[in-house]
Amino acid sequence: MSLSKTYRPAEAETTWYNHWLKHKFFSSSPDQRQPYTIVIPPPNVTGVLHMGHMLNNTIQDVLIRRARMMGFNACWVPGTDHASIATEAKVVKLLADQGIKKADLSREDFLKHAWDWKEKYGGIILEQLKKLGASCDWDRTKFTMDPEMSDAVLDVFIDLHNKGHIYRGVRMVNWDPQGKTAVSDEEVIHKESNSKLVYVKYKLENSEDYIAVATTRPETIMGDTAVCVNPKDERYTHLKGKFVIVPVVNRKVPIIFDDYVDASFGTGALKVTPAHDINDFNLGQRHKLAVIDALTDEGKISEAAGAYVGMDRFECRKQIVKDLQEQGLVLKIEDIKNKVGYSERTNAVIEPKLSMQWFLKMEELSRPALEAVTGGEVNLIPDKFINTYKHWMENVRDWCISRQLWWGQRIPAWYDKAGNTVVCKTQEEAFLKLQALNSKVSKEEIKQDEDVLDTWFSSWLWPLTVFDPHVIKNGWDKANAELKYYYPTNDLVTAPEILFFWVARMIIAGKEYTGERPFNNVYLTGIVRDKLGRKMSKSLGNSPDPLELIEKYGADGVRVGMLLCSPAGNDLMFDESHCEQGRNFWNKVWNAFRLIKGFEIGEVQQSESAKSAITWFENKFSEQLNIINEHYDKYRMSDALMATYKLVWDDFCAWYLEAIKPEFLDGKALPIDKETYTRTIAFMENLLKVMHPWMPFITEELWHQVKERPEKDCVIVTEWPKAAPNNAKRLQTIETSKDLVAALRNLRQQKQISPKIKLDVHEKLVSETSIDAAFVIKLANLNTLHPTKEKVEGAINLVIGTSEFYVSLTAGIDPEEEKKRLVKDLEYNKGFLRTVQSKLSNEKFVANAKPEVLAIERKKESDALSKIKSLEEQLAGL
RNA sequence: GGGGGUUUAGCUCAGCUGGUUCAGAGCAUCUGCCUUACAAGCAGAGGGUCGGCGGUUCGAACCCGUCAACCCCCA
Repeated sequence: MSLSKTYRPAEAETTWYNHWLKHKFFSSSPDQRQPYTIVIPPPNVTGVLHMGHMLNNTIQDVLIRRARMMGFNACWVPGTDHASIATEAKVVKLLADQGIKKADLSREDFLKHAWDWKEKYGGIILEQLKKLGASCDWDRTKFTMDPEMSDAVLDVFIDLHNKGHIYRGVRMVNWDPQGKTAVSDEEVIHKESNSKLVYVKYKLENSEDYIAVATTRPETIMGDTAVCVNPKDERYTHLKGKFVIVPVVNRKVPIIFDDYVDASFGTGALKVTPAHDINDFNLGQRHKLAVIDALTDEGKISEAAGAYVGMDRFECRKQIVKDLQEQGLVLKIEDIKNKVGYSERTNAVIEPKLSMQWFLKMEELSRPALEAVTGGEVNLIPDKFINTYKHWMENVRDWCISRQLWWGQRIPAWYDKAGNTVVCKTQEEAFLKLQALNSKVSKEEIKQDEDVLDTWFSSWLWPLTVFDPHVIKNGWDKANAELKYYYPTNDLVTAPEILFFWVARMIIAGKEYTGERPFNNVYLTGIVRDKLGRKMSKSLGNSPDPLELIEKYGADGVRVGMLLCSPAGNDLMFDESHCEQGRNFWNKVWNAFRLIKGFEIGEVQQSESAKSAITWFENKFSEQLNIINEHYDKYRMSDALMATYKLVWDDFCAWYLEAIKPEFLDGKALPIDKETYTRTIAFMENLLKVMHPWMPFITEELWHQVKERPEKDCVIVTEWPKAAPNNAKRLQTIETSKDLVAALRNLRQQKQISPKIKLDVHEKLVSETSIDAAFVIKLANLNTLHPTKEKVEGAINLVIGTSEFYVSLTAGIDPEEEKKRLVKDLEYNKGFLRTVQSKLSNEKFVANAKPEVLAIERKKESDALSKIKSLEEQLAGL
């Protein structure tokens, strides 16, 4: 079997991914094993893979692969989200490029285009996930608008409506004039902006006196129905019961008094425009003011405004100030900074707008979901998010669930001309229901609500409906076997920014429809940022293309690179150099394997150093495996990876392989004994297993290179290694030996002694040896390592821990240099002794410290004393 | 304005119950090596007032207070 000099990721990735698919290693169906389930956060169907997905899905894949190896029935359910706003925007743009306007299309025609688009491009992101190595059960792929999934969404709407949780009402919503839809509070991004604060004179009725009003939104003046001041503001108390004239439209409106107004802002007088500001709307409700909607859905001045009709809102803002200035009604204009809301999707300035929307009452529904998290039924990782979650859930507001779009689940509400509303799935049902309310209703006049439901109103059912779309209708008791088996799922991996949008709502839906939590643990990843701490985004152009990275560093390299620097719940400062490190890691593994494969097995005696290394490494492996398992259990992904990395690179490659490597004789490597070879292969196999979740491809490749195996014998489905109890003393002996080796290497460096020259070393033996001689001889390239009771004359003294060693050098020793070294060491130890002794002479310390701590301090003292004694003896002997 | 978080080496982060020679890891840097698996490597070294100040304690990176900077969420 020939092994190429370098690993070629692209080839291996294709080969093994197809191999895994062929043998259906990713697929899962209920059986007697315990399930381990993850549902993917469904990426937008319009999406292309970005760094956030990479991070997210790599973590999920690591978790699922390890669970699979640990013997769980691992099931990772993939799918996509219909993302109504994003997708509709995309389709509208695509049609516009073809010269087709959405307004010219019927709803049906538009949806046909949208579905065509989805069929054509909707699977791209899932294909990209395969490149990353994601081991999803692709046969289970779902889409939030699959007919059955959509049906469940309507079932929920109807059910919650019947239960009285859903109502329709006029509310102030965030209106996106470009998308022509209401967007949720969460989809509004507030950005600091430079604005102008315009001071406008509002004349008192029948008077030349005026009251000055400061506004950043002069274009809404036509919608003013009052001016409001603080009742405690003495500047205005004399105006009680008076009226002012609104400029431009010359409307007479009352001066009202309300605590809401901040007397210190602007002039202390506020123009009240109930249709265009949420606070003004609340004021209007309290003071029973008229509502004049001065803007159209497109963000233009409306007929109702009575002036500037049809003008764009921003143009009007400029124009009206100019006109008011000409009329002498502008006192001054200030530059100020304020927060302006922008639509997350279209980036248009959000307009607060009154409109008829559907709402879900949240207070009652969210209570069990709050308790699920505060009570520890659902764990948030890291748990610092519990506070954030709690704060949000305790102040939850009703959820506006209607959207003025076509792409999505159309609201199953039906209206007749008489103004009756019924909620049900079909027109036939609606007809029957409406007939009961209005005997004269005709089938033709019945109209379905034009709006669709918020996307989150479908994705909050995701963990339920991917297994059983009928559970809403049938009830939890009659849920199918799949849902009963896989639900609640184990881990959810997602971004903290959608903790409320999605995670909280899934818990709400889960609690409402099953009485159970949807998942046990929620692992919250950070946001992927660039080196400068900026969020990676398309518009900044600072995001690398994940597929290019995979091409450059291999999927394994990118996976390792992502996770090396990803603290749970904290943002991740991504830098390509991490992928380089990932690539270097697989390269190291490849070369280690090349070394092993290159060994020639012969009928030779097992070397002493190999014997030592083997017993040591089996202990080391167990010790580290325990640590790795612990990191996994606590979801410390980077730590688990780093422990694996060091086990492979440092312990296995740098120490173990160097210890067993046969010597060279006359430029030819000597053969290795069979026992050592077999044990080494076994170690390699165990390492491949623990590396597999991080680097699935190269480990599978090597798994099959290690020995001939049947096709189905793959590392992906092999058993996770079991830790044996480890021998702490054995580990300590090698640790001390490594320290001695390092000290000898350091000495070579200082004295310019080539690593090829063999040294002679003596260990000053008091009782038991503290090192493994064979191991040290091999790794430090010694001639001999003998015990001695006497001081060795003319040798350099090394102190490792509490043991002493003499290194005989053929080259002379410079006494001055030696003296310097010893004095430095002595000084350090004396200083150390002082701090220990000052502690021990402190009565309060001795009285209060725990006995173990005290014992440690006493040991430190005696060790330091003996070290100082030995150093002083050496100095005297020079 | 309200809530939450972060601040430890040049960079990215650990530090779990306050106590081990506890100030750590990886990367980067510097020095020496193309030593027959690997220069994508090997060997060695340097590098920090644990954001500032104050307090609690025999003892503080860790607990408390306060100030500062940055980030996130919600108004």
